[in-house]
Order: sequence, then structure tokens, then C-alpha cells
Amino acid sequence: MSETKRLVIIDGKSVFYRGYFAMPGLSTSEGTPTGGVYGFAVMALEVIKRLKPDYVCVAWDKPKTNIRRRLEIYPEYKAGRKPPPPDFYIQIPILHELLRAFNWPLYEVDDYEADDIMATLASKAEKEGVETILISSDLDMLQCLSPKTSYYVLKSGLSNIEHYYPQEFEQKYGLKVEQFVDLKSLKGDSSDNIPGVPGIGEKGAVDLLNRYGSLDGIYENLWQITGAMAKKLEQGKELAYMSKELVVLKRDAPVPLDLKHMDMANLDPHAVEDVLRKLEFRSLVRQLPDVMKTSSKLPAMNSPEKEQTKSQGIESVEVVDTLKSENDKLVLHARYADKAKKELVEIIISDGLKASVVSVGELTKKASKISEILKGEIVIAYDSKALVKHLWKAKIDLDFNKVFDIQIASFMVNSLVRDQSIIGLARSYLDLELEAEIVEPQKMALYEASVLLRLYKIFERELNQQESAKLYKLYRDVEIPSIPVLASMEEFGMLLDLDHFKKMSQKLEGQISDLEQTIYGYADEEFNISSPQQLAGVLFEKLGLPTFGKKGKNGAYSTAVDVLDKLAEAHPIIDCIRSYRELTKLKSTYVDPLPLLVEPDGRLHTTFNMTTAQTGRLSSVDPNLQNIPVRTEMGRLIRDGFIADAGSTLVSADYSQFELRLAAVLADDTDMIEAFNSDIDIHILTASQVFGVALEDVTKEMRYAAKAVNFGILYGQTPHGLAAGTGMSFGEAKDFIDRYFAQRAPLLNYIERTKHQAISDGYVETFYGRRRLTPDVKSSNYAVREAAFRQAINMPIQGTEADLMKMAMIELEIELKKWPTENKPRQVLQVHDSILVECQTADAQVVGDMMCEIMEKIAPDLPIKLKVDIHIGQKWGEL
DNA sequence: TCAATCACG
DNA sequence: ACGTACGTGATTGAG
Repeated sequence: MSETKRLVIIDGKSVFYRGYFAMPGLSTSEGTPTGGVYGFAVMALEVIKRLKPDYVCVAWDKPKTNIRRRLEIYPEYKAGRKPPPPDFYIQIPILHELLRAFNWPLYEVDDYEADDIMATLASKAEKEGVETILISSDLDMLQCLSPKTSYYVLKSGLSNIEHYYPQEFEQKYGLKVEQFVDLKSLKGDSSDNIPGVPGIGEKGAVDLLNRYGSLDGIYENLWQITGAMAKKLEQGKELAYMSKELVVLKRDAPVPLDLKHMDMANLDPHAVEDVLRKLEFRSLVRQLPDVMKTSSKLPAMNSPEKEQTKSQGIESVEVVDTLKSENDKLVLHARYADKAKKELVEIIISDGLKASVVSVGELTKKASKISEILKGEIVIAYDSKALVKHLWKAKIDLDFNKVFDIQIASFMVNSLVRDQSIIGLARSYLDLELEAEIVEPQKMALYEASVLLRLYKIFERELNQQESAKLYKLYRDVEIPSIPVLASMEEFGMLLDLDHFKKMSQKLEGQISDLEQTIYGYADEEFNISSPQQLAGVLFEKLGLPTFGKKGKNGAYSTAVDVLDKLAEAHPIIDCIRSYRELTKLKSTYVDPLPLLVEPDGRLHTTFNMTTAQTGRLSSVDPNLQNIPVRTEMGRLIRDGFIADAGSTLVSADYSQFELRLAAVLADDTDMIEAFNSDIDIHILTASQVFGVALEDVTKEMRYAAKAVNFGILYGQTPHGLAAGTGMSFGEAKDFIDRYFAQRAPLLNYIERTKHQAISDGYVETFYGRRRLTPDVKSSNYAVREAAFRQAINMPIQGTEADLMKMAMIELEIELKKWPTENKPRQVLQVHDSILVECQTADAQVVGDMMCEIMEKIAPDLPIKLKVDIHIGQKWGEL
């Protein structure tokens, strides 16, 4: 380990008060109040146990009258603060006694607040090369953050702590630490009564600082700022600079950094015990031996399993090639700088006994060594998709035949576990409390790596539970192999026509403002059309339109499309509102944000989530490319902005009637299967059967009704829902469904069978064994229970679709990799029943044929013909 | 942070 | 008398 020493500086009063309010009225049997001291003692023991400091000291706030410096600047500073309660002063001598026992010096200085003292000491420690951890509850301390100084913020409640390194700060605020003071100067702080610039809040301040860098920067560039913002800034200039003086911490407090007097080596455990006993803190006395015994800087994790004890003392080693596990298993873990996992910090390779840490900068240099080490080993990872994308950048490949992904495994074993993070899984499966706030980020990854090894054993066994090991097969042959396919799609991305988006935005802008004016005209007032509340007010109160009694949870009348559709005849404003909704949705969700997400390669890179949808489907985020509009004319124009590169072409392959075909298979409905296999229009067939007319006599309306039921059935629809969705009356809908099931008895049988399985087995599953647990079918709440049944009915259908799509993508990828020419075709997107490929224009036809072939033949064992439609074009919108 | 709304399959 | 179609993600307004 390194030689770096660690100093903890505690804001004494802040900690004291936290205990005081958390333990109101705590006292000894003699009646001495001890709440605040207790809070301090709890914190002190935590500090020793968790942080293993080499030095500790305490800073103390002088009473308000002694902070002349700030009061001279602004007499209202900290106005409104209540004086300390009466039993506060009684406890101070007791606290001093406790501090003496710990041998922790206490610093208080006239005219300097505790914050200033802490900042001063932290600066001095930094110069000495000492790592500092600050503990307080005032966010002003954040300005002290540096690579060597971190900050624990105490929040309300006893265990509510947030730990900040500069990294966390920058992530949370989107600002550099140096900008913090300017942020406060702008937005003010009501708790300290710091004014800031009136009218500017957090968001405005952050925005300004991002644009102009600093307070000075903002005022130098004031001429660039327009409108209300400029006015506010101009008028608030003096207040802003005065606030800055109040906020900025003084680092010249006359206190020495006297490490000898803070040294933990001087702590006398017996003296501490005596004081704690005297104060009747019995539970703390009991904890004491446990707190004092550990001295290592890298604490061992508490491990319920004996077999692993040896491996818990992880150490960081320099030389990567000393790592070669004895049992063919290595954990490969990544630490990221951001939540989206876009920026890698380092990777950790560990066999459970020791660990190597490779920073991102060294990754390429050590690539061949790392590849060699991983070769032949089972590689245990969490979110290997995010990880492998970073490895590929460094020219390191992963053999996914040997990868065990904990996140995927956990999700397949039980997707209902609320917290599927590593910390959450450690809690659920290992009964281990890993507190992210307590462990430093740098070491957290090491802890997590050792946890992953233990989770591996559990999930490996769980996946193989059933005699047939169906779930494990699905995991090994479908889920894991689809990871590199998806990773490669994410990495490749989709090309955007930025010019197209710009033009569209301008066009929409104009149309929307026209609609606004028309709507205001009808309403005879200006209001926020996007606010359902205000809109309801205009429609139902001012214009007196009928409400159909549909209300939301907050009691307001609904203005959703189905309501608006019914009102279309009643007032011309309705149609404008429908258009307004459509256009603003398109503009603010797609047209404006998408171009901003384009990366330097001109492409949009989504992330596919494999562990979100409870049915096994993928989801797509940042951005979501699976809900790009297509249903309306305007919407489809957005797809025209998704294009193929020069010389390239897009090819799409869509499964036709995918879910209905699968429902037929799962229900073993030979009529339906036969119809699909002979290419009969299923909705016409259904209509003819239900209405009792010949195929050729089925009208458009009859087919439409039949189609609605065919789809509704997949979700367990009720007569009421069908009526609402189609405009039938309740009686007609009920009648229709009855006749439907008379013709499709196997489907009804499937529904009953599935509901029964959900109750008796506690889960339902897809054709390939993917499971969804169904505890809610036993709920005593009618609505919850019925909803659970509908989910259970739908899951095998939607889930089998998801399984087959992944298989198809894996097969397709294998074939595309064999492509003979330099520019191989690439899969770029999956949207539940369709796959999009970008390829050389000359290859398009052949690629289309190949996709069709692979997808239709993906499951020869399935007793139904699958049908795939191919489309080719330059723009997605053309397909 | 939640509810409402609406985009997709 | 209930409460009414499955699976997602993003934006907006409002407390």
C-alpha cells in the first residue's frame, strides 16, 4: 500500500446537533442530557471503523457574535438562526471530556467559523501530502474538494450520508469544484440567509456558469445575455459579489496543522471506554472492541461464508501477469467515471485472492498481456456489454463463450429483485451490506469484484436448477451470445441527416406557433396548452364541453387523446389541440434532441438494455431508438432523417404477425396455424368465423373488429376494454369475445392453462424456458391480481418473440461476419420484431435475401411458418 | 419526484 | 363493487 496518511476533520457542532435532534431527550439515569454527545460518539466510532484515519481533529463554531468579518459585510448573515436550546450548553463540557479521551484536539478561533478552520487545515494537509476527509453538514464545504480532499455530508436522519470526491461533485452539479462558490453567489442560500441574485435559481446559475465559466465571466459577457436574465443579473450584481465574499471560505485561520497532537496512535481505548460507560452508552461500549481491533487501511469485508475468508483481503498489485487463477475463474470488473458507463476509469482483474488494477490509460499498452491472462479462463463480469465496448477500443477481445455475466444471470433467475445493482445483489443473496457512501470509490470496485465471484457460484447453480437446464441453455446459447452483437450495434450507431432535422425543426416551429394562436383565439385567453390542468380548465369549465367523467388521480378531468377524439365534433379547438400535441411531441422528443446526441462520428449510439423488460425484450435508451415515430405522416418524416452512409443502403426485415403466430403455437391452435401456414389473412378468417359469413363477404369493419380482438387477446383484454378501443357497445364486445372463443377454443384453453400455471408454479415461461415470476396472482387485491394474470398471459408470447429475435440476430451476425468484401454489412437496430442493417448498396439485395432466409428458418422446430418482409432504401422512412 | 401524456412494438 | 390491454422511455408541468 501507499504511504499516504489520512486526516479526518470533523465539524464538531454540526455532528453534535445531528445527534441532538436525532435523539431528543436522551439522558443518563441521573438526568444529564446526552443526546448531542451520543450523536458525536456514534459518528466518532464510525469514523474510526470505516475510515481508518491516521489523524483526527475537530473544528468548532464560535457563537454568531464572534463572526464579525462576515457580519460586517452583511449584517443579515445567518439571520433567522435560532439560539441553541438550553440543554446544549450543559453537554459541551461532556463532549470535551469525550474528545480528551479520544485525544482529538478541538480548534475554535474568533472570527473564523468551523468551515474556515476546516478549509485552512485541509489546505495545509494538502501541502503535506496528507489525504483529508471532511465531515460536516454544510454544502459550502464542497468548495474544499480536491484530489486529496473529499467530503462526507451529513444529511437528515442518522445514516443519511453522502460522500463527495471532486468526481461526484462534478457529476452531480455539472460544474467544476472551482465554480461552486460562484454558483452559491448566484443562487444564494436560504439557510445561511445569503441573498444571491434574486430570480436566479440552481438551474439558471448552472446554465450561466456552463456558458461563461465564472461569475466574472458572466459579468464580462453581460452584453451577450438578453431579456429578463440580463436585467436580473445587472440589478443583482452587487448582491452577487457580496454573496461571494460570504460564501468563500477563509483559509488563513491561525491554526497549526499539528499532526502529532491528532495522531490516532495516542488514542487510549480504555479512557474512551470509561467515558462511554459513564455516559451509559452501553451499545457503544459493546461495539468498542470491534471498532478498535482493525488497523489495516483496507478493511476486510465481513464474510458469512468461511470458504472465502482467505480471499477477502484483496490487495492491489502492479504486475498484471502474476495473475493466473487456480480454478479457471477471473473476475473482470470496470470502474466508470459516469453513470452511463461512457467513460472508463480502470479495470480490475481478480481471482478473489489478489487483484490487478489497470487504468484506462494503460489499457492499450497492456492489451496483449490482459488478453493472455483472460485466455482460457471463465471471465466473470457485471454488464459485460458496457465493459466489452471499452475493451474493444483498447484492442482487447473477449471470448463470450467463456463470459459469465452476473447482471444477466441475476435477471434471468429472478427479474423481480428490486435492486439489481451489485450492491443490491450482495444484500439480497449474500446478506452483505456494502455501503457505497462509506467505501471510497477507488476501493469500491475491488469490493465489488470479490462479491461478483461469490454471486457467480449462486447464479451458476440457480440457472441449472431445473432438470432440463432449459434456463441455462437459454442463458448460454441466446442471452450471452447476443451481448457482443448488441455491443457492436451500439458501437456502430445510426447515421443522422442533421440538415433534415434542422429544416424540420424550423417547419414545426412555425406550425406550432400558428396552432397556438388559433387555440388562444378559440379559448379567448392565453394559457399553457401543454398543461393538462390548464387545458382541462379551458375545455370543461370555460367552454363547457362534456367530460365523460374521466378523471385522473389528482381529480382533474382527463384530456388524453381518447377523450379528445370523442370531443372532436363538439368544438373546432379540439382538432387544433390534437395537432398541437402531435407536433410539440415530435419536436421536443425527437426533432430537437436527437441531433444533439450525435457523436463526432455523425452517428447516434443507443444503449440496449437487456435487463429491463420483464418479458425478455430489449429496451433502448439514451436515446430510445425503438419508439421513433411512424404512425402519422409527420412522424414518418422523422424517420427520413435516419439515413445510410454514402454508398450504403438500409435493409429492414420485419416478422409479419409475429406475436399472433406465436400465440397460435403456444395455444396449439391448429386452425390458426393452418391459416398462417397457407398465407390466409388471419383477421379476415377470424371475422368470417366469428360473424359466420364467407371469407369474401367480410367487410372492412368486420375485419377491423376481428383484428382488435386478435390483438386484445394477446393481452387478456376484457369486453369493457374492447368496447373502449373499438367503439362497440359493451354488449356487442362481450358477445364478440364469446363467439371468438367458441371458434378459438385452444386459445381460451391456453389462457386458462397459463393462469393456472402462474398460481401453482409461481411462474410462467416462454417456449424456450425464459421465466417470469408471478407472485401477484395470489394478491388479495382484485385489481393487482387481475393485472398479474394479464401479464402472465402475455409474457410467454412476447417473451418467445424476444427469444427468437435474439437468436436471429446472433445467426445473422455470424453470417455477416463472413461477408467477403471489406465493408461488411452491419446490424444497426432492433425494434422487437424487426432488424435494420446498413450495407454497401450493391449488397442490399443479397443481404435482404439472407436476412429473410435466416429469420424465417430461425426455429425449424417451431410448428408454424414464420414470414419476413424485406424493405430496402436510403432512408429509414422509405422502408 | 410523480403523474399525465404519447411515441414505438 | 371492484376496474378494466401487454411491454417500454422521454418530456412536461406541478407540488
